[in-house]
Amino acid sequence: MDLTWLQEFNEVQRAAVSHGDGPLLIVAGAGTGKTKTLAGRVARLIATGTEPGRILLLTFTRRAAAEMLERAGAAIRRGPETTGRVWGGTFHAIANRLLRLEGRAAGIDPDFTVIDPGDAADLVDVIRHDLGLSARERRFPRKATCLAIYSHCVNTDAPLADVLRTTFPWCGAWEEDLKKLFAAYVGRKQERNVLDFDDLLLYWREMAADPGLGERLGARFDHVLVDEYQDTNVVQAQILEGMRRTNRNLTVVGDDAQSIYRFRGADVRNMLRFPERFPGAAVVTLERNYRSVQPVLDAANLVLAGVSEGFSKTLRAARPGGARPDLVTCRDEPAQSRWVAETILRHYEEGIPLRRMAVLIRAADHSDHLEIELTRRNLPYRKYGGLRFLEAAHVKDLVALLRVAENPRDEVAWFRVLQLLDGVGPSTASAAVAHVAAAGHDAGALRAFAAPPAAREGLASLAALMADLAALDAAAPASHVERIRRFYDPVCEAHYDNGEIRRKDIENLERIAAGYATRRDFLSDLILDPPASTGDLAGPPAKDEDWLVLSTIHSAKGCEWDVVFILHAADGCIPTDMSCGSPEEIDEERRLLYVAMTRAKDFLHVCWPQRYTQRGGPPRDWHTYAPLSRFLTPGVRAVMNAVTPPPAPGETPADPPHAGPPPDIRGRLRSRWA
DNA sequence: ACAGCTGATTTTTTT
DNA sequence: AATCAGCTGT
Repeated sequence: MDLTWLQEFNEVQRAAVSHGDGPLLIVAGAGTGKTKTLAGRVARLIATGTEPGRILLLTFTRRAAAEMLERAGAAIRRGPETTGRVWGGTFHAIANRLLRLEGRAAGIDPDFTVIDPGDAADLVDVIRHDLGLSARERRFPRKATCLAIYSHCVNTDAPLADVLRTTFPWCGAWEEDLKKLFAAYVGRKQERNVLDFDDLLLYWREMAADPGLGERLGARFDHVLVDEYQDTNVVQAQILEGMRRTNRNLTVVGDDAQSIYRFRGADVRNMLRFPERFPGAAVVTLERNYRSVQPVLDAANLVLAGVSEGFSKTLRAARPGGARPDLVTCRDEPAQSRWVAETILRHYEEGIPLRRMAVLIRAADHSDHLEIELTRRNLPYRKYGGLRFLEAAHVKDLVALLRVAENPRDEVAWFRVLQLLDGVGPSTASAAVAHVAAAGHDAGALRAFAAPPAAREGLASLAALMADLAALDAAAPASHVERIRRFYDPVCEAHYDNGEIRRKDIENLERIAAGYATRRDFLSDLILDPPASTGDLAGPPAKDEDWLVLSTIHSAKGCEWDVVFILHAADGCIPTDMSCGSPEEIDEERRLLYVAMTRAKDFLHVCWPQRYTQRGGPPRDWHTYAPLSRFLTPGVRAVMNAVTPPPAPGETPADPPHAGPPPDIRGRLRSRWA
């Protein structure tokens, strides 16, 4: 058998790639060729006779799965002819497939619908109303917060009281009501045969935990491989244990130093304790960094030096030379935006395309000011993370309209759609939903609904829309969207202020729909794999198109760029004020900065505005001063270049330095007590 | 009884 | 900017 392609790996990587049967933990530092190694292992398993269809590859995002399989694909093609395809995807996507195939054995109707967090929050809201959980002396948590609490409980397997105390202390007073709410929520989902994202994992876990069913599920696969293992939660670990109760072939890859999803229930201890949970596990540590120059790694290593727990490893750069990272002290946010834009242009003129540069931020709105500056200078960019396309109200409206057409039993969608109409509020909507349900979920029954006079006109136009959509039936999805737009454009105009931007989004949605054969495919893809950036909406880019990436640090995981800017490295942003409650939270913020820094290959610029104009709330004309991030200690700064941008033209220049020797003020203060 | 408006209140990060 | 509760006009 030809295994010469193994030469492309270094010795340690090759050990991981050629590891035989049994548990394997790959501790892979940032930039050490983790993806390549995992893809190589998949390729090698196939080359040595494992059927692709009996390999399960679990990743953190769909994008990661696709990239991994593409890379493995190159190697697979060099191997023998194979049949079947590797099972690749996120835990959630795989759960979706497995539950549809095997769920019946566990009493799960395989025709379930998956609802996204937005729908789930709406369902929670309906139940909250039904239970009358609102009018009290204090305000009840908002629907999204309720869902977040629920999600945290199930993902950490922790009692509600603990979660409230540690993570949502401001909701502590509502424990009893929340308990009732969650009980009703679970019941309602089961009645409707609807699964939320968490259910996908929970049902899978319960099946895997059952000796018989778990055995059966596990027997589908000869090898299970898991990427980003440091960001898995208890439920996911239990799933893996259940799936590997007899066959112990499990490979996990991760970097405890890059664990940044604790807030979502991820638990690094999964990784730290892997050797205990799977006795006899081989451990391989990748430390040779092929991404960054050593000066960048030096600074990153020093930032990380402050965390307590973890596998010890020291990143060593494979590439020689390199520039020290910059620590850029800006007087305020406009100065930061200006310096970043100018520096981007400088790198661009040196020959680095925009797409090889990225600006990383802690929270999505940290780039607001920069975005204005970039637009002003005509610098194209795409933004990843933050407000998702599907979360925008108008997009949800349109999706709800499509869903109602697709599945008239979808009551959450009906409820949303009906309330778009003039004269229809929660109670008329409820009545109409009940009416449609009583008529056997026939959308046509809307015409016969005895609506209050104020709502007649709206209901008639909705009924007309539904009839037209039913007539279109199997026509291209884009034509459905087009018909819906005729109904929705005026509604949108009336409901929201900035109709212009929203209409553009809807137009883009129609363009995306054009790529699908059926309405069903379009909808399910939209929910399982929504457009990641606002730019993705514009369709496939032209070949010569070039743009800069703006991304939250979380969304930047696994990526790399030649030039990386980190914005707002001020205490209060990194770490954010909201995560300073416990040492664990602060550790996670530290790792977040570490992740951001290690994305850089050649140039790293860490920026920090000293002065902030107050934002949020009523516009006021004052500002506050923020200190530098506590993670950028004097030790870290010692390996960075201090940069102070000159004032912009027209701005008051800094005062000229004082001439002559400084007076010994410190001495005088000391002598007071001498 | 209900819809729709007004004014106060928000905690980030995401599969 | 969006959400929520309470108020007001129909």
